[in-house]
Amino acid sequence: MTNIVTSSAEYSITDLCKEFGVTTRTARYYEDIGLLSPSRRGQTRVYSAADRTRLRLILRGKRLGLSLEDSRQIIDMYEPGKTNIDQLNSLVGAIRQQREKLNQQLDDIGNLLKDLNKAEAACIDALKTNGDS
Amino acid sequence: MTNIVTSSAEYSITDLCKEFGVTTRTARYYEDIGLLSPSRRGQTRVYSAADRTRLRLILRGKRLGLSLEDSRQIIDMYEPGKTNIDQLNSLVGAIRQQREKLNQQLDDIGNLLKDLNKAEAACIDALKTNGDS
DNA sequence: CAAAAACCTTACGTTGACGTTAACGTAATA
DNA sequence: TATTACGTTAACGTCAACGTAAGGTTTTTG
Repeated sequence: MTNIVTSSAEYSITDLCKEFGVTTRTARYYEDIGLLSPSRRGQTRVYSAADRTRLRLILRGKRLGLSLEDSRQIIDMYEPGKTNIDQLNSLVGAIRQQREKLNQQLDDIGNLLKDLNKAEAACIDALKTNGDS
Repeated sequence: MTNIVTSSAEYSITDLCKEFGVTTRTARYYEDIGLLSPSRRGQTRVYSAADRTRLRLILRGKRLGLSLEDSRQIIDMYEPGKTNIDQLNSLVGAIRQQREKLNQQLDDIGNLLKDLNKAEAACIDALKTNGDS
């Protein structure tokens, strides 16, 4: 009962990379370090929808300032199976750590946005009062 | 009318660094690239409250995944004076860019938190159902 | 007063995350 | 058929952000 109809979307390396605005070097590098593992048709890489998702998650991580190793951890959380109880326990710990970090970030962003608002207001004010110099 | 009473707080390099959990190398590096410029008593660095604030802002930036150059830009926004009209205009642009980025981050964090919640729930579930293996 | 602690500069080393170049294979297209 | 487009591996280069000595002053402390 393999999937014949919904051939489930495949992507070439350049298509995938263009979609996300990264270079092929990047995709290959992520494969080198085991963050992606597309299948092959001959030598050529073939990316699945799952691969696409992983890339999306990696890039989201990057936007948040996570290292690739951080992202690897987080992404591995999504993977079911192959987890024994010890792994599950340490995973729950990792999840809580990440959550703390994210809450810190939320706080930071809030403060930074406030600062930006003030800075912008001061700017605009300066532009008005000072428009004739 | 110099400030005699509220001697306005001074910090040694180690004190300041301990407070923020960075090494002295870091503080000196930030000085090298012009992100900090503490005054000197002889050869020894003396950090003011303003220096402390700058460091705090730099580290906040780091938590948000900003590069030191990004932080420099943002911090320079706080500095009044030495801004001509052109600078003010481009500054407003920069502020809006940063704000967009931050909003993207907010979105990302929201999604990531959701994912973490799901992952944790799945974990805990697995631990319960599977506690006897 | 000697030793430890804290400060300094200079300079080379390291790590992560790719960029870039070389050298090559394959497939469509003018 | 030759050029263009896309794919591959391998390997060296680069840049930011520090780490890590090495070697020297000055201050503090037992």
